[in-house]
Amino acid sequence: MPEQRAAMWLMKSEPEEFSIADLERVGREPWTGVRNYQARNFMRDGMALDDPVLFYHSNCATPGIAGIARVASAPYPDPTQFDPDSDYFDPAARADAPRWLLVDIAFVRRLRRVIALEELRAAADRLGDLALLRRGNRLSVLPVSASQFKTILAMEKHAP
DNA sequence: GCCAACGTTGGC
DNA sequence: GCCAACGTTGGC
Repeated sequence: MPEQRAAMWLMKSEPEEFSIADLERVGREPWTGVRNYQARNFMRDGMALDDPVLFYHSNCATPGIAGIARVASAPYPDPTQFDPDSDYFDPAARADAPRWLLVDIAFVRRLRRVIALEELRAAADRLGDLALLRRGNRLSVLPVSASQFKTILAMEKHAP
């Protein structure tokens, strides 16, 4: 039996660093700077071209889902790990054995309104075990099931 | 391999 | 700015 692939994702970004508006402006962005192995593994092993992504704004006044993106490349080495001038430089990374892989993310659309974390918590019974809502979770790349994705997008149409 | 110390994330 | 939660580091 083939292994089940998550197929849909949530990716966090601090809007002061890179917001959904920034993604809309550039159209496509290499998702540099992920330095957590579990998050890397999701990008390296789990993602496929065109997988849908919920674009989440973190560490801001109203944390929540702000837009939709999609996976726009196969995984490849994060170039910032080799750049001594980058905040994400990793002296242990070797060109012939890159430690950090990333994918490109492409803009799809903004949501009509931000679906706040608070609202997602309130809908926890309908969402089931959403990785984002697990206690103490800090992962910046998370799997989302198809039914969770659908439930979240349906929330967009209603007032919070 | 254990685990204390430390650094980071991210909501509040 | 606070601090809980968690991942990583490094001495032993």
